[in-house]
Amino acid sequence: MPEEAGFPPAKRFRPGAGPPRRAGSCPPGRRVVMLLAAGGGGGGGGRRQQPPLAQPSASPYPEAVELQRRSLPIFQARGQLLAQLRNLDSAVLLGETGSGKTTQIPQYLYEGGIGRQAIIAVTQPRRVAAISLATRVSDEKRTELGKLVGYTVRFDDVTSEDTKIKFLTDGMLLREAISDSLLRKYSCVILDEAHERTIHTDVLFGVVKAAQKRRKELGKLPLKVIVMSATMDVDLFSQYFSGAPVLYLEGRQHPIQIFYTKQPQHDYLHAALVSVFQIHQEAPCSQDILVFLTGQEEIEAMSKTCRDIAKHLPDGCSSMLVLPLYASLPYAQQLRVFQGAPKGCRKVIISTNIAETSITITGIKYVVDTGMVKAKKYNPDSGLEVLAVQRVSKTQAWQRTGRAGREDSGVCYRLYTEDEFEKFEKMTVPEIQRCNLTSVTLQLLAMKVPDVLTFDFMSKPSPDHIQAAIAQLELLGALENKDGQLTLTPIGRKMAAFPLEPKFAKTILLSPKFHCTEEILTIISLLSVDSVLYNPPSRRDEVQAVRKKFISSEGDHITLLNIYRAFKNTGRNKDWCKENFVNSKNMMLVAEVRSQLRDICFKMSMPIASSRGDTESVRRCLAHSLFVSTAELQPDGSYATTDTRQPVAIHPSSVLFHCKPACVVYTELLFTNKCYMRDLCVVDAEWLYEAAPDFFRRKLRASRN
DNA sequence: GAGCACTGC
Repeated sequence: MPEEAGFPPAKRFRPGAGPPRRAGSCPPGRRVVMLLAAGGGGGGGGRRQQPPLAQPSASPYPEAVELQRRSLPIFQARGQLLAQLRNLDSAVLLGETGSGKTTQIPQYLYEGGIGRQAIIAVTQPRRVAAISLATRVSDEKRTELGKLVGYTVRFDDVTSEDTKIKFLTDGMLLREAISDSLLRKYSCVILDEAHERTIHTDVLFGVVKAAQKRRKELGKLPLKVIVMSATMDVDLFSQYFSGAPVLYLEGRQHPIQIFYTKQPQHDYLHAALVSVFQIHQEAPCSQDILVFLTGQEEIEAMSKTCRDIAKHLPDGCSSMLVLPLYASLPYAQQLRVFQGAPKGCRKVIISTNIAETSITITGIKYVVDTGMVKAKKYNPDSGLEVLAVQRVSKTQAWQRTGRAGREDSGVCYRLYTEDEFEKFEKMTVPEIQRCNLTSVTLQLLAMKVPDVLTFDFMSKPSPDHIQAAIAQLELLGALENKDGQLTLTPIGRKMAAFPLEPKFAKTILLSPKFHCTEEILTIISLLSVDSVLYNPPSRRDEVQAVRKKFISSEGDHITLLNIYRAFKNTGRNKDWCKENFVNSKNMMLVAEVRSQLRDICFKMSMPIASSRGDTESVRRCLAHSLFVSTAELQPDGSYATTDTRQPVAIHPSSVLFHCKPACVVYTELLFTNKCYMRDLCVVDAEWLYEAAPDFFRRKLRASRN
């Protein structure tokens, strides 16, 4: 990169109006049923309404903890909040980051005697959040974690009979709903971070609404539902819960100055580079920069360019510590973003949207937002998932901007014009409308939802979309049609018990027939976590040499099986992982997943046999369960799927990349520049006909017509 | 011929 690129022309930005309608000011005209003034000098009246528990004289806590709780903006509104929440079945709570809503509301409810008859559940989209929030709240209550306050996430249940406030992942509550769709354990469910609209939260909206209604009809303990959101788009939540009131809480966000570009930027990477060095030249070096890009490759390239330019800066310029950040980066390298830069050195973090929600870095003064994101879209017609670089939504842009104002006032450079911004989508399309619904549909059927096609989703997926999922489940033998009513077959019910994609659950359930359950458990565990293979681009030759000894000409599944075996035989050694370019953290997770899946098999009294060295039975088992995902070699040397004749290619990460097997099953199709098959296994076409004669006969006829 | 945003059970 030429040096002149580092020194930008004079200001190319123009100031924006600032965050006009952030959750920082309640916009006029919004239907906020009740306004809770909090923080500042707002809340004089609230104090008289406080129940005695919150008064210092009655407080069992040391003064410091109590003072800290009292200093939160939300505290002033405590009395009003409790008075409201006591009488409401459902409420929507709009609270900015830093308002303290997530840690305080569950405590207020408990202290106020609301929901004490049973457990108060607080859901989170992420495990770490559930764990750290539970830890903090149990500290504030001066109780041992797992007693009054606990958490439940996959692999980790820190609760007891005494637990009254329980933090859990939204996926975990959804799983609980399969065995008890009325959520009888709970008196109150708080759905936090609802604005993120994860697929699990979206399904939970429907589940809690139905449970609330049904419990009322049955005259059981009422279920209180509180939806918490950090963005202004709460009308939808309110409407969905029959016009539930919106309670508004002010937070503690610092002002952020926003600059837009004057002209649209055709090369956002170059624009980002220029902005970084413009800031670097002008701002004190103690102020760190966070840049949002779209993916690993882009981030690594940009990091290198920044380092190269920073090396050749003129005297007097401070130095620069450039840190990439993305999910597949090894954990130790991710941690570096939390360490302070050496004196006289500026930290520049170049990140994917992982820094938007999942990872919060302190000390960020400047945010550079390219306005781009890599995200998945789903096409129900073709069943294809497309991973594409696209524009962010307005809410996403505000989320990024907010990362600049966490401790102090900040600045956000938006690498697009204000007009462009106005044309961004208002909200990110909820995940439930963007991904394959096979798992969700299976779960809803396991909860005995009367009709999945008319299930009360807050944002309905298209009927085609649900129909595609039903068709997939039918092929897997999970469904039967009883008098026009869809119900699960015994196999389907068993599939729902596994925390896996239905087709993977089916693979496990079929494995006893092929006497290879041990091997299949390993393979499915490996497929259901992030790749255990670490491929640093700079050491490609080394990686290839080391990996050679594991590679099987039978494909990726058998290769992965070989790697896991070697890992196990060395006693799960971390040094072995390092030498063999294996991600040890993911490998440990594989072992954990495997033992969970094995436990579920035990509970079903499944025989667990090993095929020992026989890999053919393993591949037969894969062929029998993954037959819908098959591709065949065409006369011209390309591949096409058996199902829809979609042209596909072998992904470069596959061990079969340079091979041309006649027939393969794959575990995933991904559309980037091309349509790629990932994780391939060489199979015999005959096995497939054996597995699903009807399916392939139909396909054959279809291709002849 | 050549590549993978982020979660979660």
